[in-house]
Amino acid sequence: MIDLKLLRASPQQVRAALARRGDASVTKLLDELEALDMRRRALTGRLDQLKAERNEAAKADARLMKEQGALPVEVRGQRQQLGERISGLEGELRAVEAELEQKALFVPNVPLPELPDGDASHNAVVRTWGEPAPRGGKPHWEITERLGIVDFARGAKLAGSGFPVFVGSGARLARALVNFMLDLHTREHGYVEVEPPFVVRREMMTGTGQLPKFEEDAYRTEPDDLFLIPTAEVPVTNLHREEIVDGAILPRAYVAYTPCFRREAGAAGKDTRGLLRVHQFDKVELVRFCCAVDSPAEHERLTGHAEEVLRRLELPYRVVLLAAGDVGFASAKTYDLEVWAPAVGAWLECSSSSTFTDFQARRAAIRCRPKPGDKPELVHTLNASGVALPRTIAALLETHQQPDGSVVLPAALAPYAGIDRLVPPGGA
RNA sequence: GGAGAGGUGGCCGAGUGGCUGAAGGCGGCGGUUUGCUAAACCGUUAUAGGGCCUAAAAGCUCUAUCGGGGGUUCGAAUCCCCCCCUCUCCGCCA
Repeated sequence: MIDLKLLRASPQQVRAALARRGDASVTKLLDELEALDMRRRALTGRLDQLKAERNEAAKADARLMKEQGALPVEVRGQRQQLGERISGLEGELRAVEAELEQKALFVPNVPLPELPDGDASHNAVVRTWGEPAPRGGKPHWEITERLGIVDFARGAKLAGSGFPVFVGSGARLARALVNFMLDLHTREHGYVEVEPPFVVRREMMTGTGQLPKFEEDAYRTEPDDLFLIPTAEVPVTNLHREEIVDGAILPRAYVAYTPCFRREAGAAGKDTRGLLRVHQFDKVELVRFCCAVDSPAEHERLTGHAEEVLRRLELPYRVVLLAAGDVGFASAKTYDLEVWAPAVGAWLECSSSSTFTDFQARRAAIRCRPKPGDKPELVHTLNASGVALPRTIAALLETHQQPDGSVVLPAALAPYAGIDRLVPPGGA
């Protein structure tokens, strides 16, 4: 959420920074916010005066009551009038505040200065790891079919397209990947593992920024108004909502495995072959909380933790810094991790590593007290997939496929899978 | 799902219409005492939004906040309504 004080103090800087997102409607929104903010302050000023009057009067009246047992009629009348003026103004103020709050929720985060200008075509490759295999080989949807490890047709029967069923060693592969990643992050990177609810209340989705703007992208349950989580980011970031956490526990790092549910409204038919875009997928998510000053370093550290997964899986990847016009609504800076899929012939986004600065913290009221006695300040939140399964599996199958139709599992994964090679039924 | 009991500051806990932002305790912070530690004693200790002041902070001041939101009243932590949550018992159930 936008910091209204900052907008008030330096409106031009805020406008310029947000303009880099290339969304003209944001500027208009800021105009409206500024006007509402002015009205709000005028109203609270007058209202506070009247309330001060009322409080004084109440004290005096209490004394009168004690002495005389009743309030003179004309005094009662005056007080009543005062009360009516107050509740009238309160109604006005409530309306202004509601509108202000509602509008503020639609303002995206301010991109950090180091992001490249422009749209997605200006995204910058920061580094590449490994030797991307030459294009070619069988695409993963053929490999999964030959190996009999993913059943797209029956998944579609159950829930519609985009709900693959992992079968046999496919299911085992998914489980192995999850366990491998959780162990890596808890044992070597210092994360605390959590298993959160897979559904959350509306406020949580608002806290991390999925709502109100992107409601159509989420699955929602009807009688309870609960949302199926699109990412573990939502429950895990909200773990500390409305808390003032002790600065001594920061930075705090959590890792969670969850399934993720996304309607992908508007994305139908685009890059949806095989495992490239699905409605339900498994993901191990990394979430970090830290003090404001530490977030740049924390972001690099976090990104490194996600990268380590791909290195151990021996999958060439690149790190892409998103341009100001392509960065997500809540994010101030994002690195995408893209893994190379030689048969698809594309770099597949399998992790998005972002710093949200205080954007989510303000929405979810997550603060910290750096040292005892300090004033509370908003924390910074960060998260990265570490990593999402389907596209990683696609890259893994395409990268490690063998001429005989089998797929060799990387050494780091084999112990988790209990096998070192996926073999078609009837042998390779 | 049914019945009941509750939700007060970092924590515990008092408070059932009036000077209560809230007794008391614990914890935290500062100090006195002390060879060191402990103990004792004194002081201090919420959050948010305005205004004044300031280069900024500090400071001063007003307002709001006793789960959340409405309402009654001259005046609400206290009374009424709605919602959320927790606990106990019953029912159902992996």
